[in-house]
Amino acid sequence: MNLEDAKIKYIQTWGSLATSWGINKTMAQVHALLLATNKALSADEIMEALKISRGNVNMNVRALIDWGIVRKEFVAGERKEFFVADKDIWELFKQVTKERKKREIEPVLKVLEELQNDVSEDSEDAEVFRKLMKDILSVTGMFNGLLEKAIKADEHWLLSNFTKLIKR
Amino acid sequence: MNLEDAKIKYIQTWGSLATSWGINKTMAQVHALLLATNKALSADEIMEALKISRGNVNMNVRALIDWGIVRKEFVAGERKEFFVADKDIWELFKQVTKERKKREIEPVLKVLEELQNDVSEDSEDAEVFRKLMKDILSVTGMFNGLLEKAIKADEHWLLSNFTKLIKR
DNA sequence: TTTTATTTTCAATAATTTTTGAAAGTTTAG
DNA sequence: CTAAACTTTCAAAAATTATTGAAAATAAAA
Repeated sequence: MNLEDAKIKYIQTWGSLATSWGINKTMAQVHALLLATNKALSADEIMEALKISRGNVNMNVRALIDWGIVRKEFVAGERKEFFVADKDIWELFKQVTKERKKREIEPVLKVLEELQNDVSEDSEDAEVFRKLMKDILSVTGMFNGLLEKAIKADEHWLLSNFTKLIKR
Repeated sequence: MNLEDAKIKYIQTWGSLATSWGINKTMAQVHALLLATNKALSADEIMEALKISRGNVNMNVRALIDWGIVRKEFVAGERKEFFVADKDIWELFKQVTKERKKREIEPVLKVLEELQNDVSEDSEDAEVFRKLMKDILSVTGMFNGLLEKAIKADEHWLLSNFTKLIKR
């Protein structure tokens, strides 16, 4: 298979995985495109490559920058902005994990903890409820812990398998 | 806070977490409701509790049964079907993880592997691409491995923290 | 300053996903 | 068998989410 087709297939595949995990398809595709490209791309180039509008590119690139996984790069003599995604996927994984943990999981844990404490009723039903909260907190907490461990493992651990970032 | 309000808040919270992870809100809420209820519920009771239509209940309960995390239960002398979610959240976590792994992650890994092998071109770009595939496979594979480990840890490990399933 | 290039915003539109509700199907009871 | 109780299906409607595109804002060049 030639490189161009492979890139397209990879971008599609990645986009559809993203979709089923609640991540905007375009966002995943922009990111995939940047990862697969050995130079910084302008908004126009992204529009062209993915056949999407300027507004869409702008919004999604900005979101990726917010996530901290894409950055602007200035190109000498060019007025336009260019964008890069660093190719160390491990970093990306860490970033995304941290962000989602903070934004989505932790607030939920907080609510569940409050609920556990706030229900002081003495019925069997209330007991069941408190136990449920406790169990959910256990599992979610364990999951959170797993992620944290993975995040901290850095440099060591499975990292040895990684192809190091190609500096540009 | 009284139990009813707490249940409602919990069901809402859980539903919104589900939404941001690409899981249907109603599905998560039906499941949350069943978990928080100390008896099997009929379709009518679910409709009433969540204020949703019969069709919606039917579809989502069926989906939950497909996931293997809700089951039908027969009640003596009743013609209706009743539904229960087992309260061992650990089991649930394992089931959901296994299912999503199988349905969503593994096919993607397969595509990426193929792409890695199929691109035989010799340019620097192709090299970058192959490295990217390798890295993505590493991370995804590691993640998969983590989940697998967690799934297998069963009985031992963090499980000791769990409130055991209340048999009904 | 004015002009030109570029980015950002956001209301309108399109696409997708979810939900409804009534009709069709099924099962059980009489 | 027929009627009643209940479940399933699915086309249409509603809700949500993503995308466009053109106008407004910003920044750089002339």
